[in-house]
Amino acid sequence: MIVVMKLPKVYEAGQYESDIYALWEKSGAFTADPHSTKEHFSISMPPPNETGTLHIGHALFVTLQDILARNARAKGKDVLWLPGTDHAALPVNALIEKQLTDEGTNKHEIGREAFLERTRAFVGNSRDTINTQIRAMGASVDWTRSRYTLDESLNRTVNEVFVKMYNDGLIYRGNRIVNWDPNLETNVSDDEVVYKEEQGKFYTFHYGPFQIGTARPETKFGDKYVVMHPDDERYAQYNHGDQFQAEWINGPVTATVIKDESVDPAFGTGVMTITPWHDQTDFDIAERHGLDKQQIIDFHGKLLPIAKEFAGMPIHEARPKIVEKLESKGLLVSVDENYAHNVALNDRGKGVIEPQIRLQWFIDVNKPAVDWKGEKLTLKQTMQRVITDSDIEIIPKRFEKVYFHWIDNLRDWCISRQIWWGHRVPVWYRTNIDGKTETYAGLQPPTDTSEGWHDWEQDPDTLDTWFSSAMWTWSTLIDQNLAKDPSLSLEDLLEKSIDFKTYHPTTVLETGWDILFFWVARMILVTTYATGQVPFKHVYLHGLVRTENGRKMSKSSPETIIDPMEVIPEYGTDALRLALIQGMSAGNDQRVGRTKILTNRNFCNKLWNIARFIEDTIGDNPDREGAKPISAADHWIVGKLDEAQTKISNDLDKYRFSEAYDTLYHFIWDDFADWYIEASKVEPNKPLLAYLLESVLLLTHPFAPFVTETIWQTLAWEADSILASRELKDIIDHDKKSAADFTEIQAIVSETRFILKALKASGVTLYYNDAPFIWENAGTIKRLARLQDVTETEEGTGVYLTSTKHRSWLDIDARTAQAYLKELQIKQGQQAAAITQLENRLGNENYVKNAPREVVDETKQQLQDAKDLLATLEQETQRFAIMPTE
RNA sequence: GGGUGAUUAGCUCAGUUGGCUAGAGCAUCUCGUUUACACCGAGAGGGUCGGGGGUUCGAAUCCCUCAUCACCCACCA
Repeated sequence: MIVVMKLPKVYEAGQYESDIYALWEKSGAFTADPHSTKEHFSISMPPPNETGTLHIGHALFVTLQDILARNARAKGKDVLWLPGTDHAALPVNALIEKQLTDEGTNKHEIGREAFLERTRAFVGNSRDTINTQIRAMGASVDWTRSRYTLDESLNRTVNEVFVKMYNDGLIYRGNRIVNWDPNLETNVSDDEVVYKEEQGKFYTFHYGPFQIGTARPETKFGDKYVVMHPDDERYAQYNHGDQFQAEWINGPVTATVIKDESVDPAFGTGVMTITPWHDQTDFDIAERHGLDKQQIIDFHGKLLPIAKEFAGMPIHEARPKIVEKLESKGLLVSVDENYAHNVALNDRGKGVIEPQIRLQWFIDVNKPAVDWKGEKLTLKQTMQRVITDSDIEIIPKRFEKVYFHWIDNLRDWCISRQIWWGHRVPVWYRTNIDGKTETYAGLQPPTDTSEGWHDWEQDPDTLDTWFSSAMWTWSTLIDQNLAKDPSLSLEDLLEKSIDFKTYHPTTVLETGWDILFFWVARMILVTTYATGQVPFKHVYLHGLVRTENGRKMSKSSPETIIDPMEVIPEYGTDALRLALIQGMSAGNDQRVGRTKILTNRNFCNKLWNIARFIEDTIGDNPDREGAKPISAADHWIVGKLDEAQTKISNDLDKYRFSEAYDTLYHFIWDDFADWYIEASKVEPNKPLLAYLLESVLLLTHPFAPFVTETIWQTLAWEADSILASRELKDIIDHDKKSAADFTEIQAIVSETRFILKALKASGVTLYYNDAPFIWENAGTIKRLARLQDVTETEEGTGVYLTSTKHRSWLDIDARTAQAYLKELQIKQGQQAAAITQLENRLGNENYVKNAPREVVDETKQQLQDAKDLLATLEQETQRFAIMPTE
C-alpha cells in the first residue's frame, strides 16, 4: 500500500489517487448493509449514458452526492449510493444507424436481431470508460449493486409497470399528433423538442373570398377548411358550415367555413386554413369539429401524391416552386421577408420536427387511477399532492412553482418510440382472416392458437428511455434473482426485496434543474403509481457549470471545456471537487475556471503540510491517549473545532455545500494553521495535536477524500484503518473562559503586528507592568507577534496597546512612534462615530421597546466597549501630544 | 404571451427565519525566507448591497415599481 516514510513537501495528488480508490473499493467501505441496525441513507446516482465520457456536469453531481454519502457514513449511517448506466436509447440508436448508413446499408436490411446484436457489442465496449472515470472522481458508490437500465430485472419492472398501467386503463393506444423526426424516423416527447428562432418568409394568398397567411405553403395541398373567430365582425356574413369554391394550387377546391375561438383575430387577416395532420393546434380544431384529416408529407419528409407534380420532393425544395405556381396563378398577395418564427428541432440530433399523426402509446395523465392516501387521484393530481403535502421537498423551493406550471401544461405522455434500442413495448397483436385484430398486453404472448387467427406478434416499438428511467430509484432495488421468477407479482417482488424495503424511498435525489421535467417529475409520476411511495424525500437541484466567462461549455468550442479528466492529473481530484462547490448555491449556475481549481489545490497542499508539521512534531508513533486541552490556545482551538463541526453538520443537513466548505476552509487555514499551529510551536501539546489532526482529517474527508485518506494512510497510526469508513470523533471537553483568554492574546498580537507594520519597526520588546495575564502568555505573544522580548518592567514610554486592558507597551522611541499618532487619530474617529450611532439607537425608545432583549443588551455592551476603547485611545493620543519629539 | 432568477469590492460569488461597524476567493498595494507549507506568512486599500418608493425600532434580506441581463414554459396560422 501507500508507504511514504516521510511526507514530501508538496502534495502530488496524481501519485496516490488510484491506489487510494483501490484501497477503498477493496475494503468494502462503500458496500451498503441492509441488515445494519444503523440509520439508513440512500441516494440513486443519476445514471450517465453508457457510451458517454465524464464531463464537468458529471464531476459536479458526483462531488455533491459523494459529500452527502461520505458525510452520512461519518455520522454513523449505513449508506447506499447506487450507481449505474443508462442505455440512452435515442443517441445510441442514432449512432449505430449512422454507422450503417456510412457502410451503405440500414437497419431494415440487416434486421432487428442483427441490429441489436451490433448495438450490444458497441455499448459493451464503451461502458467501462464512464465507470472508470466515476471512480477517478472518488465516488463512494456501492459497485456491487451497480445497475444498467436494460438489466433483466429492470426490464421486468418496466414491463410489469406497463402492463399494470394498461390494465388500469392508464395506457392507451391512439392516433395523435406526435413530434416526428424524419431523420431518426421516430417521434419524441414534447419535452425533447427545442425551438430555434429563424428568419423566414410569411406568405399571404387568396383563398376564395379570403386571404390566408402561412409560412408553410407546402402543407397546404389538402386544406379545405377556413377558420375564423366567431366574434370577428369582418367575417360576420359567413356562417359556420358555409361552403364555397376556391381556386387552389392544383385546381379548384370546395372549402368549408369553420368558426373556432382558438383563432386570434389580430393575427394576419384573422382567417386561416388548417392542416390537421401536421399541426397540433389544427389537429385540436379538427377534433372539435369532426373534420377530415389528410396526410401531406410522408415520414421521410417528402410530399405525398396529393401534391401531384410536387410529389416526392423534400419540403425545402418544393416550397419555392409551390409559391411560384401560386404566384403565376395570381393567388399570391404578399410576401413578408422578415418573418421571425420558431423552428421545432429534436433536441437529440437537431433534426427538424414534422408533426405527424401516428398510432402511438400514451399515458393518460387525467384519469383517476392512483390510490394515494385513501383517494383515487389522477397522475397529475398525485404529482401535485406529493409536493403540496410536503412528502417531497424541492431545493431550492422556487422550482416547486416551475414544477407546478409544467404539470398544468402537461398533456398525455407519448411513450412509444420507433427505434429498436430499448425496452420493447410488451404488447402483442394478432389478426384473423377477416382482418379483425386482437391486442394483448403482458410479459409473454398468450399461448393459445385459435382457429383462423395468425400468430401473436409483438409491437415493434420501444419505450421512451424516460419511462424506464422513471423507475430508477426502485427498479434498481429489486432482487435480481427474485425478478427471474415469473410466478411473483410486482407487489411480491417489492415486498420480498430487502433493498427495496430498506432503502426506499431514497433520502435525496441530487440532479440538475435542467432535467426536472424529463426525469424528476416522471419519477414522481411513475413511482407513486407503481409503488405507492414517493421516490425520494428531498430533491436537490444544482445549476449548470459554465466557463470562467459565463458561457455554456459546448462541444462546438472545445477550448471552453474544462475536461475533468485533464484537470485531475494536473491538480488532483480533490482540487476539482472543492472548486466545484466553492461559491455554489442551489439551482444557480456557476462559473469554474483554472484559477479556482488552483486555489483549492493549494488548500489540499495546506492540509498536507499541516500533517507534515504535526508528524514532525509528535513523531512516527505518537502518544494519542488522553488528549486534553491545557493552554488557552488548546481550549480555544477545541472550541473552534466544535463550532466548525456543528456548523458543517447543520449546513450539510440543509444541503448548503458552499457554506459548509467555507466554514471548513477558514477553520483549517485561519484558525488551525495560522493561529493554533503557530501558537503550539511554543510548547506543543502532542496528544492534542494528534487528536486535532485526526478530527480535521475526518471532518474534511467528505469534501476532499483523497488527500485526507492519503495522509491517514501515510501516518499509519492505526493498522488497517480506513478514514472512509470511520465516524467523526467526539469533541473533547474544553473551557470557554480559557478559550476567551486566547482571543485576548490574539487581540494583543494583532495590534502589535499592526503597529510594528505601520512603523516599519522590528526587534521590538513589549513591556508590561502589573499584568499577570501577559506574564503567563509571554512566550506565545512573543512568538506570534515576532517580538524581541516580552518583559516586565517599571512604567516607561513607548506605544501603549489599546486593545487590551492589560497594561503593556511597545518599546519604540518617541520619534518613530510619532508616526503612529495618525493611526490613533483615525481609530479615535471611528470609535466616536460608532458611539454616536449606538447612542442614537439606544436613544430610540421604540428600539428599546420592540427589539429582542438580547439584541438590546448586545448594543449596550457594544456601546460600553466602544466608550472604553475611546477613552484609552484619547489617553494615548494625549500622551503622544506631550511626548518629546527629540 | 406567461413565468423564474440575477443585479453586493476591480473580477467571480456567499450572505439561512429582517438584528454585530456587509463577507470570502482571486486580483491590487506594502512588508517578510521565522526549521509545515512561496501551492507560504503578516498587514493594508477597496462596497451609499442596480434606481426609486413603502412597511419596520431596524432592510442586502419583506412589499410595490422601474431598468438591465440571463433562463424556463407556451407557441401564432
